[in-house]
Amino acid sequence: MLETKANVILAGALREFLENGYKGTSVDRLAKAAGVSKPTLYNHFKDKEALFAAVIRQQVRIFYQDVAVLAIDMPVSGDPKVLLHSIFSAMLTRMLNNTDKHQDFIRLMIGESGRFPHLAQEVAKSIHKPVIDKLSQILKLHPEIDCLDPDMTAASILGSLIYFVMTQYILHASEILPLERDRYINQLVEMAVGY
Amino acid sequence: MLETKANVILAGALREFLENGYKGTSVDRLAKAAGVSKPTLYNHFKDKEALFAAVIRQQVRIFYQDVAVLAIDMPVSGDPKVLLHSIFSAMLTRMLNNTDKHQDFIRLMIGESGRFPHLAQEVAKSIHKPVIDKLSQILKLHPEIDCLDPDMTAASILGSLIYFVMTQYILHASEILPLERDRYINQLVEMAVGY
DNA sequence: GTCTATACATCGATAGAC
DNA sequence: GTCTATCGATGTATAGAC
Repeated sequence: MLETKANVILAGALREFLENGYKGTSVDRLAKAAGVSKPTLYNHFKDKEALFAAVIRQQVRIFYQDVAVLAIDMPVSGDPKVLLHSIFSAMLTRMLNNTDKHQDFIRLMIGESGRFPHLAQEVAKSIHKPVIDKLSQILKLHPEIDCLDPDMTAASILGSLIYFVMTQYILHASEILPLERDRYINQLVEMAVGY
Repeated sequence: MLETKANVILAGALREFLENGYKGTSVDRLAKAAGVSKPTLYNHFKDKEALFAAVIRQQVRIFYQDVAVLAIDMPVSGDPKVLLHSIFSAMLTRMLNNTDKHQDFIRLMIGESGRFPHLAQEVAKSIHKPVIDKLSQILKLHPEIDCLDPDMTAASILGSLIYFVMTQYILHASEILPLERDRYINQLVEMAVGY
């Protein structure tokens, strides 16, 4: 990534928006976070909304590539239970990668999905859909997995994994609703494969 | 519900916060929405945060009672598949009840879970946990349902149902990720019961 | 292109009259 | 308890010098 001024602004804006949300982040803070003045910021981005959209779209691209890499590395053969376990585990690991602040991104995107419906749709299209499609494809590839409706199954599995992140990290409820990671994954595998 | 001034303020604040989020709602708007002046509002609530907390806690109480009623009305005997289908369907219907604006509530609560972690925990404790416990209890009551880990299963089922609402209504992705309600529920039932 | 300085609206919260 | 009026701070965005 080139250290252009636009990229410096984007990097600072990402941190600030993730931390304080759209309305909770002032343009002053955005300028300060990037180490530039406000007019400079407005010189690179039309307004606050445009900067926010650029930040989100950059993250969407990063996650999209992430998903693609994950899909390539995925094993496709072997015992279905072992296979699915490693896939679900890799997905969760990716979502819990703290340096990527994925949890804050989910919080931000859901929180702003009313104000920015189009951005929310881009997230669904470029992140959720590829994951679901890939998962569905894997389910179909394995006849031992007695799955009647792979598309719906894939979606509900992704939902379950996101819910794990949501309760444990986003809603800060790991003590109220303790979900042990490995038990959760194992259970999902059992449900998906059938008994 | 008594039409006290505090309740009028709460009702207006609920609408405004659901629509525009915490930072997106000004105290001026809150006062106008209730048809009172700002000093009157501050006479009933310490500050904006206190009013927000009161709004959320009121909704939590309402949803809590809702869950309790749902639990009472739940059938506990009969064919497991029919039973689970009716339970999942009732849960989704409740979450999609537009007059209750449950979708906006989810968006609001997740969006503000960083700023108000304690409120998020109250939601988890008073809404999610009872649902999961009840669901787990039902799974245990039916030995025909070959469920190795009812607690994890119940949580992941709730997660799947919430994900349905999230994609279709919160992220506005019903065209990008079309999930047909009955197919989704049927698939969840199949997964839960085993084949 | 980048800055200082600032315009102008709105923010949360309150004083003081009634 | 309720209002009008207003506080100081902060909001987004821009003019004009360099």
